[in-house]
Amino acid sequence: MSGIVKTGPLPRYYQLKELLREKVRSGEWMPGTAIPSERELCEQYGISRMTARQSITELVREGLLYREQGRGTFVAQPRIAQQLLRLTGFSEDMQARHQRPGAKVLTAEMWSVDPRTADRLNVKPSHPVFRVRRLRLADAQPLALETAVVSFAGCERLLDEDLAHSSLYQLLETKYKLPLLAAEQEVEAGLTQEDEAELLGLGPGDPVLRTRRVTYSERGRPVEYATAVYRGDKYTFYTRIVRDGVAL
Amino acid sequence: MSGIVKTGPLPRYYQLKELLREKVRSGEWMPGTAIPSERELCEQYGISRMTARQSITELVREGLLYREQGRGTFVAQPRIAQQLLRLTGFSEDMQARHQRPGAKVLTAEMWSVDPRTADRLNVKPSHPVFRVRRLRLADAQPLALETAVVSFAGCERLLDEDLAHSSLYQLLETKYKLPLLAAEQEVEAGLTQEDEAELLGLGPGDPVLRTRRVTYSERGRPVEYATAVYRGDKYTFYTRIVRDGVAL
DNA sequence: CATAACTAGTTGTCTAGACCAGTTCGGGAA
DNA sequence: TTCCCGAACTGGTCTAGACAACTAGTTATG
Repeated sequence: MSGIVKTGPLPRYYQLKELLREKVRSGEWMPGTAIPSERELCEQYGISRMTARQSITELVREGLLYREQGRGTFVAQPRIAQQLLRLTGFSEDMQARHQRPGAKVLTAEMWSVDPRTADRLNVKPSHPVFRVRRLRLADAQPLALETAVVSFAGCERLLDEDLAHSSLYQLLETKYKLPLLAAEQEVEAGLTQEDEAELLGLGPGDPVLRTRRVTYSERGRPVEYATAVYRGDKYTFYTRIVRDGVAL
Repeated sequence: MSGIVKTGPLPRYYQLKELLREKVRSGEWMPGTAIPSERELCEQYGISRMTARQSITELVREGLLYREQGRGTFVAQPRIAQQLLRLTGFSEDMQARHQRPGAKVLTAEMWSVDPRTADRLNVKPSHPVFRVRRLRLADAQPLALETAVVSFAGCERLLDEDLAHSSLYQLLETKYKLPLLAAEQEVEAGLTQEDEAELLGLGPGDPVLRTRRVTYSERGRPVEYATAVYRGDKYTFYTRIVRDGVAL
């Protein structure tokens, strides 16, 4: 019997949230079926209703559950796997696609930001930042060409990291204590440029997906600006959009 | 003096949320500056703190504000305009881009769904659904080729609508009382196919952005499956990703 | 002077209720 | 039988507090 502990570092709403998530993930609660009512969950786990509601509300926003006033809360039937919709870097994205991520570091250096990147990262022009350019592999095959620019106090320490075998996102979150909370991303279609084509194993005129992403940490601070060129024939971008800011 | 009314159809947290949104939009509160503390907002508007928190929490999720424990709540500096990140149809998207939306209806009919679409819309194969194929215009120039399949009880009434001048999304929400709450979207890069090229004013081998979207209404019910082909040289897709489901 | 302790203010979590609004279903009335 | 109404449920909103965790500034102490 897994329960909720009232002491310890993890808040109760978070414990319940993960507990509910597991019930859905494991298949114990099938899509379309109702989960216990909020009042039942309160009683079962010994927490107050507002706390239980917080857990459910977050899972509804994630698309795992949906609510119907007067009827109950139900397990959703998402068409796209949850893992593909999370905020992750390349490595975690590949794992969600059941492919083996890899990287070949082309350059890694401290770099004076150009005006455009400076604007994205909210730093002064010519400010020194870390920049790494990598050929990204999926199951050892070239998939994308990625340039990541990272800016935070002490980012020069990234020069010593092994970025051929490490996930930049994981490094930033664990070793550098920079939780990555949100990102804004742009996606376009284009054709290969000459230099890209060769590295990606494509010919001239082949289609590519170009992405630009600003990733934010605490204090609303942008810490990474990443641009990438994906092989058009081997990559699909997935996203989930939730309605907000509209009248009832 | 705009205040909050305790009676009426709009909940208090929603009134405060829109009130705060307006303070930011109007520039009264500039990016990076602190907004009044939660307790100040409670007192000022005569509501309880949990209610004020709900307003702020939703705006934080939207990316308009960010919080720092022990310091306060601050106005964010998003790099992508809010309007471009909302869940909208083509018409509203074009307006957010300051372009004039238009449409030329190619076909509009009741249609027996194919297996793939049936799966996306969660209906039985060969179920009759409404399908409209439109050439979408931006400032009177071809921008995208869009096929929307809509499924709900009474969707055949859409045959009588003027979809050359109406927004399908707006029709569904207002006239048919189907709030569109969330969507899952796929985006890929590709090249024009012969039939597409001519309609879009492109040549063979030009890059296009292909999108597929399932839009959900209440009860977790998919109501629309839309596929679109955008001119690669004239369209950028924007999205915002929020981290969720990770430990503190 | 440097440091530690204190204080006041902030957000984060949580409680134990309350009432409203919508759904479902059964029992009684027409 | 059919229909309506009410009871019993559901989620939606809201309150008036409480304590914890964290930040920033001030004060007291070594």
